[in-house]
Amino acid sequence: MDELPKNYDANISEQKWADYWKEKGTYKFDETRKKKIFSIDTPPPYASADHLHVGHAMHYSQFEFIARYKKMKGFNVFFPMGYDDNGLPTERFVEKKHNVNKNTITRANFIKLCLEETKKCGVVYYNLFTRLGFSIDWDLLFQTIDDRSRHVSQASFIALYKKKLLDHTDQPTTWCMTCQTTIAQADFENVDLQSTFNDIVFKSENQDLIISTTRPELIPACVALFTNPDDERYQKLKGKFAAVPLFNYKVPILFDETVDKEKGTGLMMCCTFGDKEDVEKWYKYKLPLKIVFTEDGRLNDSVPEFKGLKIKDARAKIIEALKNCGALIKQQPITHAVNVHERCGTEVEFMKKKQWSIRVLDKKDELIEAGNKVNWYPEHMKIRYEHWVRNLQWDWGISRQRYYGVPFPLWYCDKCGSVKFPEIKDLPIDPREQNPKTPCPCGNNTFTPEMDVMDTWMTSSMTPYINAHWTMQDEKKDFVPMSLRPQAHDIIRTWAFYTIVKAHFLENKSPWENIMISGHGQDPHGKKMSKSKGNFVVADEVIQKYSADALRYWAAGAKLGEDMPYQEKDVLTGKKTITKIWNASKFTMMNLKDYNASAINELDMHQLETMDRWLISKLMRLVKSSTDSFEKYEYSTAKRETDVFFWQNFCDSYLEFIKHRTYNSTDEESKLAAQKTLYYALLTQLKLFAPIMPFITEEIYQMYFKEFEREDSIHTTTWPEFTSELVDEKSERTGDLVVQIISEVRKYKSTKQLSLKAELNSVTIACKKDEQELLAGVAQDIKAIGLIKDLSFETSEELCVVIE
RNA sequence: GGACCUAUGGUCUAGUGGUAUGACGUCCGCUUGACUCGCGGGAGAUCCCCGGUUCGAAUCCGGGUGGGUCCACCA
Repeated sequence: MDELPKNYDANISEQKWADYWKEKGTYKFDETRKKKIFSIDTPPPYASADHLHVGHAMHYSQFEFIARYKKMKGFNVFFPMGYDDNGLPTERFVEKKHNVNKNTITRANFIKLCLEETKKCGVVYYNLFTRLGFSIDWDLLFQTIDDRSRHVSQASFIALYKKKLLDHTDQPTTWCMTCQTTIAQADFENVDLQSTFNDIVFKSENQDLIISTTRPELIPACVALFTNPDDERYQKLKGKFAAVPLFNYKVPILFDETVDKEKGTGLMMCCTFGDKEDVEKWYKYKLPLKIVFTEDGRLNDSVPEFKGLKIKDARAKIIEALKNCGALIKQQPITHAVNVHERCGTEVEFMKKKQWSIRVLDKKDELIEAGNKVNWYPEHMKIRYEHWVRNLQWDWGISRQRYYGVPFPLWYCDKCGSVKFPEIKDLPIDPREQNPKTPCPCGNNTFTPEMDVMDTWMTSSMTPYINAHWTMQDEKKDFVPMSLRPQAHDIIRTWAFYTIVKAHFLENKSPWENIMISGHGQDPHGKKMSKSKGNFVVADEVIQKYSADALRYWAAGAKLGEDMPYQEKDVLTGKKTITKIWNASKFTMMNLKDYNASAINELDMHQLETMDRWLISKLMRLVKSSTDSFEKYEYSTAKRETDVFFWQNFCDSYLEFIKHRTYNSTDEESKLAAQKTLYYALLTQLKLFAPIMPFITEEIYQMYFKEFEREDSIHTTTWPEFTSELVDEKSERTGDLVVQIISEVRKYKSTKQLSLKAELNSVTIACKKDEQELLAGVAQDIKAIGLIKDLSFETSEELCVVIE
C-alpha cells in the first residue's frame, strides 16, 4: 500500500464513488433472479418541487439504509424509483408556476407544460438521490404518467368494473371550486376558519322562525327547514311551511331526530348542498334540487340579482340585503373547523356530478382485515389505518374533471348507453383520441368517450403492480406482495389505504409483507418545513457543507415513525464521525503495513490475546444487536450502537491499548495477534457503518481491504455474521476491568495535570481474588498502557486503584 | 370531542422493575508517534404531576397536565 493521503475530502470522494457504482452497476437488480428478492415499493415523490429540503433527504435515506443492509445480507434487492407526475398535484404546481388555469389554456398546451415541468423535477430528484448515494437501480424508473403506469391503472379500472366493485352514479359529491373537479375524502384537510353565525328570520304564518347559519349565501338553495321531532317549541309547525326571506318562496318544515335541539335555535335549514347532512336529508326526504352555484364557485342564473358573484362576495351582499329587509337579527363571530381541499385550500363544496366510484363503505371490515395482514413498523401505525377505514364517510370517488391524468379506458354507446372497454393488450388508450375497435353488442358503432380522468391515487395505488408490469406481456408473476413499503405517516390514509384497497379487491392479496412508517424532518423548533415560512433547509447546501454521509448520519438518528427536528449540530457530529473513521482507519492501516491479510482465513480466538478477545467478543455482541435492529427496520438503534462501540471501545480503548504491541514490538506473535484483530475489527465496523455512510466506508474499503477481500465494493460484501465461537465472556470481564483501571490511572494524571505520557512509579490494584486471577494475565498490558513501573495487587471487596 | 404518540441534565437524545446513554454546550487539564472535527477529566437530572401494583418504579397500571399528530365537529 502506498502512502496515505492526509485528509479525506468528502466532496471529491463522494462523487468518485457515486460514479464508480454507476459504472460498475453495483446496485443493478439481477433480472435472472437467482437470489431471493427483497423488493421495495419506493414512494414516488410528486413532481412538484424546485428544491428539496433535508426532510426529503431524511425520509428517503431511512429506507435506503434498509436497501443497503438487505443487499449485504445477500438479497437481490429490487429498488426502483418512481415519479408521481400525473394528476392534480402536478397540475396545481404548473398552474401556479405559470399562472394559468383550466379556463385559460388549451388541454394540449397544458399537458405539454406538465410534461416539461415533470421532466425538470425528475432531474432535481435524480441529482439529490445520486448525490446522497442511493442504491437505486435507475433502470427500474417509472413515472405515473408513462405508458406502463397508464396501462396498469387502466387495467385495474376494468378489472374492478368486472368484479362489480364500481358505481357510476349521478349524485351530490364533494367538489373543489378552484380545481373545478370532484374530490375524495382523502383529499380533504381540516382547518379552523373565522366565520360568522347569522340569525335569520323565516316567516311561518304568524310566527318568526330563527335559524342560525354561517352560509347565508345558500339561502336561495334552501329546500326545507328541519327541527327535532321532540322539540316542544316547534310542535305546532307540523305540516306547515316557511317563507324563505329575500327570495320569497315556501319550503316545508320537517322533523328529523338528527337535529340537535341544543344547537342554535334548534331549527336548521337544509340547502342543496351545504354539507353532508344536507345531502343525507335531501335523499331521505326526496327534496327538490336547487343548485345556485356554478362549477367555478359563482352564483348562477337561478339567483339573477346576485348572479356572477363569487361565494364570499355573494355572502356579503346577501347579508346586506337581509339586513335591509330586517331578516337578519343577530351576528356572532365564531371559529369553526372546515374541510378544505388539501391541494389548494379551497373550502369543499358539493356538486351533483356523474362520476365513477369504488365501493368501500360496505367493505370496511374486510379492508381492516386486509390491513392486518401487513406487518406494520412501528406497529401502532396500524391503528391510524384502522381509524381511517372505520371513519370513512364516502365511497372512493375516482372521477376528476381535469386534463392531466390517466383517462378512463372506456366509451359509452350512443345508442344503448352501455360501456365499452378496450382489450387489455391495447392499453393504455385515450378514448378521447381513438374509437373502439369493435362495435357495441347492440350493433351500434358510434360512441362517446368518457371525458374525465382518473384520480391520481388510482395510479399511485398500483405501484406494486406497476413494478410487476401487471397484465402486461412481460408481467413478473408472483412479484406482489412486495417485501417492503416505506412511507411517511401522513399518507397512511391515502397511499397505504388505497394500495391495500386495490390489492385486496383485485387479487385478494396484501400489496406488501411489511410496511415501515417514517416521520418527518422538521425545522429546529419541531415545525413543518415550508418555503413560505422561511424555515426551509436545502439538502444540497447541507451536503455541500458537511457531505452526504454526514446528512445520512443525521437522518439515521430519527427513531422509526417519529418526527425529528433538524439540528445542524447533529450533522456536524456526523462529519466528525466520518473524520474519526478516516483517522482510525489510517492508523489501523499503518499498523497493518507489514501484515499479510490474505494469509488468514478465519479469526481464531486461540491465537489472540485477552484484550484482542475482549474487543472481538464485544464486537460480536454488536453484530448481533445491529442485525436484530436492522431486521426490525430500527436503523437508528443499529447506528447508535455501532457509533458508541467505534468511539469508545475501538478508538478510545483498543487502539490506545495496542500501541505498545505494534510499535515497540519485541514480541512478533503479540503483534500479529493485534494485527489480526485490527483487520477483522475495522472491516467489521466498516460493514456495520456501510448502510448509513456508504461513501467513507467505501473509500477505506477500496484503499485497503479490497485487495484481500476481492469484492468490487464494500456494498457487495456480506454482512457480518454473529459467531458464537468469537464470544468470550471471561476476556470481556477482564477487559472491562482493564478499562476501569486505566480510567482511574487517566483520572489521576488528569487531576495532577500530568500528561498521559507521564510515568508512574507504583500502582496498587485492590480487588477481589478472582479479579486478581483475571488481571494476572494482562498485568503487562496495564503496565504498558498506563506507563507504570511497579504494579502490585491487594485483596479487597471493592475495586480501588492506589497510585503513588 | 375522540384516537395515537410523547414528556429524561442548559439544549437535543437513548434506555431500563433496582436512581440513567450519547451528542452539543460548559468548566479544568493534556500538543500521549491516527485524529485539536482530537485526547483525558469535572460539574450538571428528585427521569412532567398525583395515585396504585411491588421488597423496590423514573421504568408497569390508572388519573391528570403540557406538547405533537391524525380524525370528528361544519345547521
